Amino acid sequence: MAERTPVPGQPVRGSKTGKPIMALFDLLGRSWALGIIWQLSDGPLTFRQIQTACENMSPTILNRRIKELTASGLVARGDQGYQLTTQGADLFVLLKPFGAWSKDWADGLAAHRAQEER
Amino acid sequence: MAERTPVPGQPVRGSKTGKPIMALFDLLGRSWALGIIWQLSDGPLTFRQIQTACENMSPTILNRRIKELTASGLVARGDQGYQLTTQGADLFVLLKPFGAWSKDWADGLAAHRAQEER
DNA sequence: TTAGTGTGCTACATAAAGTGTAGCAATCGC
DNA sequence: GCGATTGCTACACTTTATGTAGCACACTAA
Repeated sequence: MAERTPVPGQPVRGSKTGKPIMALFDLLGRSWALGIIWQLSDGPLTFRQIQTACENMSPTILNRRIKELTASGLVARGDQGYQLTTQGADLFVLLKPFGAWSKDWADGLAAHRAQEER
Repeated sequence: MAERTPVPGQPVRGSKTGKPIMALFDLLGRSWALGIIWQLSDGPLTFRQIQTACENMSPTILNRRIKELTASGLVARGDQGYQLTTQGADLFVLLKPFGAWSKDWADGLAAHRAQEER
């Protein structure tokens, strides 16, 4: 299956339905996509800054993600580098709580693991 | 790089930081992970029901995702099949708004596209 | 008891996606 | 002009996902 930017209303990565939520999950479910959005929430970053912020992800894939996220209207290129669009920022609002949740999750898993070791 | 369930507090998929949010993004950023959680929010589903609900995703990868999500404490196996744990349900609460957002996003993209065609 | 169903898988060959290093052309400040 | 930085692209390689087939087990009705 050829890679393609997921577009709601059209079949996606093997999907025949093209349900918006599935198109979104396909887009966000690609490596670093969520990470890129997360990093850009603090303000514009250059190509290489994103790369550095995302554990030196490969430029190949960063380039691809940028194109996809741009085509999807979540990211745009500005003077200071790449930045979230209004829509991208909207999405980040939904994404933000994941930060706190992930910490609780981490704590919970650590506790669970500690208990198992007894 | 060998596949491994992302665990917060430990390096993840090439990451050296192990920040919880990045571990979470790694876990959710694998194919169908978000879709599986989404589908399970309506109640328990059997292995094959999940497969069907997720556009007949390959059993190979469904099995892997289930193991990962189980190890991460988001999914558990019950009498009626696989289901979200309390934590998984908590996560879904955060995920739920993405449904409405994705529809707006789809509409926006469609409008944008219609405009470009003039 | 046997034939049919559905279940949760696993095997395996193939295709797609991601990695990591190298490096190039363009732009910037000097 | 010179070096530094930028946004990339090429390419060989590894990892991840797909899709089909099928197996072992449990249940059910004949």
